[in-house]
Amino acid sequence: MNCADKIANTKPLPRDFYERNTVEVAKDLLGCYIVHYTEYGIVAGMIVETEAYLQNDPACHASRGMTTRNRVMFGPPGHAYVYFIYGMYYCFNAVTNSCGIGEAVLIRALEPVCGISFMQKQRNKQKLTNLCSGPAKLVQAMGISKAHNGTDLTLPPLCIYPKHHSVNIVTTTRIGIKKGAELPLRFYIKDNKFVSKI
DNA sequence: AGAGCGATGGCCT
DNA sequence: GGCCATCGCTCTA
Repeated sequence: MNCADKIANTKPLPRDFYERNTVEVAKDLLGCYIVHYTEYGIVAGMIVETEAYLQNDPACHASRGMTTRNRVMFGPPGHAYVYFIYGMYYCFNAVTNSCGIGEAVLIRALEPVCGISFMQKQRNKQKLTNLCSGPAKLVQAMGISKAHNGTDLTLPPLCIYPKHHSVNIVTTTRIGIKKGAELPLRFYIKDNKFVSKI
């Protein structure tokens, strides 16, 4: 697909898309497009894997109340929550549910769609399935940084566009956590080769 | 293909 | 001081 043309025909997902049950948003984001308008040009990927983090969920950063780190999760829905992890990586979330409720959807993998040479340069990797197949990988590939923490996902330069096709969803437990590990809160597109892990 | 592990720093107890 | 929503390298098969 000529991604720039396709994306230009749609508007970003509106605020009320995000202001809903977080599990529903996590599932509905599969197949949607994250778009970053950079100096280089449009960089975009289709969301193929997500995880829901709920306020009453021990794995959720917001489960023990608001801190300077997680305050964006409690703010208005439809904003980016970007956090620093393991001393060298960032992960990207979309804030969901109403103001005052600390919930979000972690984006775990994308299928590269637009700006692939930019992604390859960012990642210093060539193989398409190794550009966005993990939460920290896709942040690096898309040129997302901590400066995007708290930005509005309904407006450029970083926003999410609706899906073009319906998708088949597989539900599993989440990856890389100890607390809340048994909860079925990970979702991915069935048979998509760009997911981080089956 | 899969297990083990080091890198690296902010946050929380 | 220990934990952590990760990644990539190395070692073993």
